[in-house]
Amino acid sequence: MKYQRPTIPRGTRDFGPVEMAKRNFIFSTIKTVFQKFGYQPLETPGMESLSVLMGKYGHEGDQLLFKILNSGDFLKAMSAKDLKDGYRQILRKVSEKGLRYDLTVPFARYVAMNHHKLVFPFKRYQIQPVWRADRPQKGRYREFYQCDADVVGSRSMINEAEIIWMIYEIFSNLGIKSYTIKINHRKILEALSALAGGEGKENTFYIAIDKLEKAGKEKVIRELTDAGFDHEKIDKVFPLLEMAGDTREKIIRLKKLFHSLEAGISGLQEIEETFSHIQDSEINIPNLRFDLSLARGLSYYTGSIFEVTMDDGSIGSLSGGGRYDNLTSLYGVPDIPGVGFSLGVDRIYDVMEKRDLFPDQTSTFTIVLVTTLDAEAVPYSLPLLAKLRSQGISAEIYPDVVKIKKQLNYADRKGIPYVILIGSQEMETGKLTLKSMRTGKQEALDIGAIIEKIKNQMND
RNA sequence: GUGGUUGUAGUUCAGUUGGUUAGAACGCCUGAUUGUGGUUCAGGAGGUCGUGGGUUCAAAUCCCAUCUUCCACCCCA
Repeated sequence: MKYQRPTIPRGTRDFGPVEMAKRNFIFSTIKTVFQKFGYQPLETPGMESLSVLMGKYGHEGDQLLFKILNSGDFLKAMSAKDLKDGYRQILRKVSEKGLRYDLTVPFARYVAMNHHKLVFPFKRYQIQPVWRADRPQKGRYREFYQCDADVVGSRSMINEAEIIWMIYEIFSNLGIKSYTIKINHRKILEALSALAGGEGKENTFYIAIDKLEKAGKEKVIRELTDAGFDHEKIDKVFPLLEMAGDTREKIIRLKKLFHSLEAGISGLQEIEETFSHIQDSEINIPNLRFDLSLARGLSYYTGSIFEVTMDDGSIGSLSGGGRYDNLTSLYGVPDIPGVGFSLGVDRIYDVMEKRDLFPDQTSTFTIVLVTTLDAEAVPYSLPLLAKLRSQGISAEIYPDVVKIKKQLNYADRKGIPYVILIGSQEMETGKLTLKSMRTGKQEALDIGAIIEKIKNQMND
């Protein structure tokens, strides 16, 4: 018989019980912090209309969108002429939906559709998978989870400060160390771009200097001069990007430089405000850095931008975000500014796994396995199961009548701490054999005493 | 999307210049112990050599395509 070897698409993964226990630890840690800061949950569909998604992530982003073929005869609107006009023309006729690329754009769509009934400032968190038609690598998947928290309807830098605060708290609670939270501002970069002679080419500037750390100075300068930036002016701007010193020194120096550049000044003011709110909060965030070379490629950011990276550079960014003032206006609802950030669970998982940061935990919830020595023991055992469960004790019975050896082996491998043995002796006396799988010790107790004993253990 | 790389039992890997029945370790199953797991001992099962085509008397081995893995670019969580 010929069969098909099962596979899953490249860049996707299954998560078994052991992995799920660890992933759930990350999810619940993040969720707890989001809720502590007053964010409310939201879920949106995995697929969106392509009209909602296209054009929000820049040219590169459109290519990385997974498109869904129309149902039924998807070719019916096509003509021979369309074929000649190229794939972009064809795409519009055969596909109207796509898988979401991130959680921010669907959120903006949701806000635009529901702004009349939302309470502003609206703070939402969202934990769902996103899809990108990228080439997979380590820490880079085609389906992965993002955990986003965003506020819309507020221009206050309190929001920026709270985002940094949440990032700090989440990473602390996960036990991750030696990472850096970088912050910068698109308006500062806009001013720097102007100083480099690139008015109207800000996006090129952002994308180019975002590579500074990885690709090096020469390549970035070449990319900029190729794009029409002035070589001499670039030489003046570059030392600024690499400027040393603490936040205050950087701000003072830039303020002098920006004296006539309005955008730059207002960007600096917002950075200053953000830092001062953090200071007033009296929390100490040692790994926060004002980094002028942070740019981020996504085209919708207009204000502050953040990113979290590991100091050893072992993996891309773990988190990223920023302020976007015009996203909902693309859907016809102007004047709803927003700011938010996204955590990459899959990369966080990889970092924690590599550094062995997961707390000890079993993927098994079962506390007691009821084993039966023969068929007669089965009907005797079922009411005992009910009693255990009614007391909140997770219990299961081995469903088949097989050798006790096999049943104990099952408990051992699944990491179940207690086993109750039921045989003719137990049924006669009502004293059940309770065995601890850890110590191997066993004792004869009635069901009431067993429940009490296990409950005491659970409370410890 | 561009360039490179990887694929052999469940897992990690051997497999000579193309040459008989493709091996090991661990894991798995069975038994030693018919009411006792994790140790030990004995035995056993398990392979479309990623897939499809080609060259050859003969292919895990050579060639082509494709899928997958990882890496670089691009971009990003």
